[in-house]
Amino acid sequence: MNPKLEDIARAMGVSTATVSNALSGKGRVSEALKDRIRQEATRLGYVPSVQARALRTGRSGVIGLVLPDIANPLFPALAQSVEAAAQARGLGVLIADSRGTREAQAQALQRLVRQGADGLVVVPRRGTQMPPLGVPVAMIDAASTPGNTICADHRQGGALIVEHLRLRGHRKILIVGQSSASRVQTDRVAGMTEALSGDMTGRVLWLEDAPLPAPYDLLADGFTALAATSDLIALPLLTRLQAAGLRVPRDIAVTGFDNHAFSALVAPGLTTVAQDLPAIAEGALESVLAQLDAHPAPPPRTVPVELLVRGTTTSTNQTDKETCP
Amino acid sequence: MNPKLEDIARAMGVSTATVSNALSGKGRVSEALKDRIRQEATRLGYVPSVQARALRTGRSGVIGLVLPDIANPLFPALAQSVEAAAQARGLGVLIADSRGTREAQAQALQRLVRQGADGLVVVPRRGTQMPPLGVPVAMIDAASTPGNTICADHRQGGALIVEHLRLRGHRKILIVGQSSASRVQTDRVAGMTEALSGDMTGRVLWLEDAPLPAPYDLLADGFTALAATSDLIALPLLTRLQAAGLRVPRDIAVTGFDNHAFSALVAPGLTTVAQDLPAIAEGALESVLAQLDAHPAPPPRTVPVELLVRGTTTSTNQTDKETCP
DNA sequence: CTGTTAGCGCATTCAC
DNA sequence: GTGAATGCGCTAACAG
Repeated sequence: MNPKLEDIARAMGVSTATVSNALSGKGRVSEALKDRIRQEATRLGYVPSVQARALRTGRSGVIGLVLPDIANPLFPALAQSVEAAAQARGLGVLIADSRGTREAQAQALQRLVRQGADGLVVVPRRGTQMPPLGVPVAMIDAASTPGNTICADHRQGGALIVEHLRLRGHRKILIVGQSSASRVQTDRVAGMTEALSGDMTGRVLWLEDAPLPAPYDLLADGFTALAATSDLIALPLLTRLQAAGLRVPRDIAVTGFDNHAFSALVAPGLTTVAQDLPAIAEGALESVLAQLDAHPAPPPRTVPVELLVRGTTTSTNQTDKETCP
Repeated sequence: MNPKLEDIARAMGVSTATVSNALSGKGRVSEALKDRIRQEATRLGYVPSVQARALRTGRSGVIGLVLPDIANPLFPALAQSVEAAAQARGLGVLIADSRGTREAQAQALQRLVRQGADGLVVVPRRGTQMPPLGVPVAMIDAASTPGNTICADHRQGGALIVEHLRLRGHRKILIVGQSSASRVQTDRVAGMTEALSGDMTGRVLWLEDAPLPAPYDLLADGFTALAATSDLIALPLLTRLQAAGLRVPRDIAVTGFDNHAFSALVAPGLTTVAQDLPAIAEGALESVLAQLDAHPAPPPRTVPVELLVRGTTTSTNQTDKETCP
């Protein structure tokens, strides 16, 4: 059995309360004694019992993280950032997968609070109405989502993409999204269309409504660039164009969104927009912690994004020369 | 405040112990009373305090999951399976990222046990020596890894790939791995080389040692197929070949490993080997739970894999016709 | 069959 | 500054 407060108290001839105070720095204990107690504690290899502490304080030191759709590599990446932020504060992260449906998500939320999470960070499914859970919650979605706590500046990202394409000489671009029911995607598309300058035209295509035209039809229609709302969409586009014998970006340029791990690996590298995941994770956690301390939740925030220019929009066909991968 | 055992005990004029027994089904309580107590419990919306239960029983109902390298989509996918398996047993999953180094991994392990994990599921970094942690551990790596608990049959996967390529008429293949220090990769490569029939030749290339030859040199050397030890390697190969103007699989075939989410999305679809992640997760969890019940750990196990044949090895160039994605 | 009792390990009153 | 006492909510012994 691990040593407990009582063991180290007895070993030093003081009371458990004093040891507790000394280790936590809370109560008033003389500096000298404090030091000696701390030494003895580390000497014995004392490790506080989180369970006892949780029972006593009502805080488990664990926050719950609810993610949708593990197939999108963005979410694991975000999870990593949340875990890092939590771990820097000595907190643990309980994960749950909102497998498929909003009901499953609701159950996942409940489960995490029942399992003792002090607060929740949620990447909500579309159309989520947050039920009252009794613990602080931070939502990471899109600026236009009601109740959103923090998110990347998806509009700005869209604008950066279009601006970049304009500078590269593109005047007619096809904006390709998956679903217009996604706030994130519509925000990105809005950013793109708003940024179209007078001499540019853009058409928006939602893949859930209509398939992508055949590669050569795109060229015939005068499109010189495909701007996808996600790398996960851009990758099939890119490979499909290449499989059809087109050269990217010589024949047509492609851009994505989110800078997934594979985006730097493909040839040519995918031009994309990177979210500042660490900042978003920090912000979400801060919001939860603030609410835990009975502070008001900080106002919703939007985090700047960064354009990453790679081969799918820059013409040098270096792809044949570079070593791989 | 939530109702506690005492509240429902008082409401029914019985003792807390009886309520506890009734709800857990442990002690001997008359069926009639049991039912009435359960009804009252749900009526009051009783939710047991995991913290109190954990303090009392020494079990937190949480297992820790340690993953390396979030950039590899396999690990999030595995995490999802572990979470599903845990959730089916009413357990929670605390995650930790063994960020980069083995020391970080060691700290992550410690942190999880300090945070109260009852047991650990670990996907170890290369060369990991498991320190004694005081809780049951299951390791998911490769059959050849000492101390491994359960894993996919990587050798079989390699064999399936080579056999498939042979049936498709390939006789000279280049096997491409990242690092020969990875047990998983060496097991896969071993499976491949062992499966080479008499009239086949295979060369092994580790990308950490030497770069991939230029695409046209591969053809000149007579290679008709590239067999990668991971989809994450196959994807750059595929796109690089395509960017160089080669047709896959007409000019050269490509295979991967692990069936990452993007592998079905690229064009042509990537032929690959899928691990049975749910089975692996179940097995790992079972091992931990068995050890928790003081049963001996079940013997190491290997889980069959499945070959997924897609466009990168099947010649019809349907990729121009199919809708996308 | 059911109730009483006694902690699990800690943090917090309140006396001294 | 320090210590003794109390209870967080639950379950495992044992006593009835």
